[in-house]
Amino acid sequence: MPELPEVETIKNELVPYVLGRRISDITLLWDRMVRQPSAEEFRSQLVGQGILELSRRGKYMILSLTGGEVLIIHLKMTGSLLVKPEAVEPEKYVRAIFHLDNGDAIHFRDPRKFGSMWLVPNASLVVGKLGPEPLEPDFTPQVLAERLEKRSVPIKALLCDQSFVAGIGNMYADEVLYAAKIHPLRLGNSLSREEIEQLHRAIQLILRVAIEDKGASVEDYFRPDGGVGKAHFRFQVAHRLSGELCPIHGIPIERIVVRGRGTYFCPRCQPQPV
DNA sequence: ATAAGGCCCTGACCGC
DNA sequence: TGCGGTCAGGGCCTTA
Repeated sequence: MPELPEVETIKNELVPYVLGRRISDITLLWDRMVRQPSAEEFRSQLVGQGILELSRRGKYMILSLTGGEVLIIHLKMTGSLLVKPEAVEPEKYVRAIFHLDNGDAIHFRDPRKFGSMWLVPNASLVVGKLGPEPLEPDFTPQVLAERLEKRSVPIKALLCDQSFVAGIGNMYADEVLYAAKIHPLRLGNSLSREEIEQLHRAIQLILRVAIEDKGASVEDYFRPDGGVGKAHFRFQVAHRLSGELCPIHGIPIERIVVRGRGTYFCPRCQPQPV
């Protein structure tokens, strides 16, 4: 499912196809993806606009338009944006099509229909409450320490909380905690300075390597050209079937539920909180 | 500030 | 073969 490394990859790979292009038409096959404004207004306001810039904030993709507005897309769990020639018929799970002025089309494929789109005057209306970008220079161990200080919430839940830090979801949270050797149920305010530094290093390392690997192709993640990523081949705990072994200790990876989300960890590498 | 539950969705999976 | 039930999960919302 698209988390920060997948959205970053999609954004980077979409740039050559869409930058400077104009949206000549839009086909909405599932109106409810449009959160704001109405599907009708979304379509009429978007058609004719040029695409000036692509950026990412957390798991959101932001397209700056010539009219001054921004198109914001969230792929949620199963969304992908696929570049197709105009003549290609949409396959079963395509929910929206952005027709471009050069004969290409962007197909928004989303089997589970969880994806969302907004057309707003200002990106902050949608992404304003997000926490820091974990790969930006201003996300320092000190910043992480300050944000953890007053939080008596399991660290796994904090990592997945987009207002705590942006872009990390269930699978990268598990990988990060495994790499940092921190148990998912440890409370935010219980981490030592050393553990916070380990955690900070792990967040940046896991995300950076996953971006180099073009994301993790589990579930329905595809790159704009239909290709896959290979980040999941490095996964140690995330998306492991029960019974798989920790590569360090050779003992089974355990699964617990934290805040309603499946959580995988090694009980030896990541010792139980007292 | 925190916790728990529901909602949106569909494919995969399970037991019968 | 097919049916019904359950689960997964990001973000957001409501209720405690």
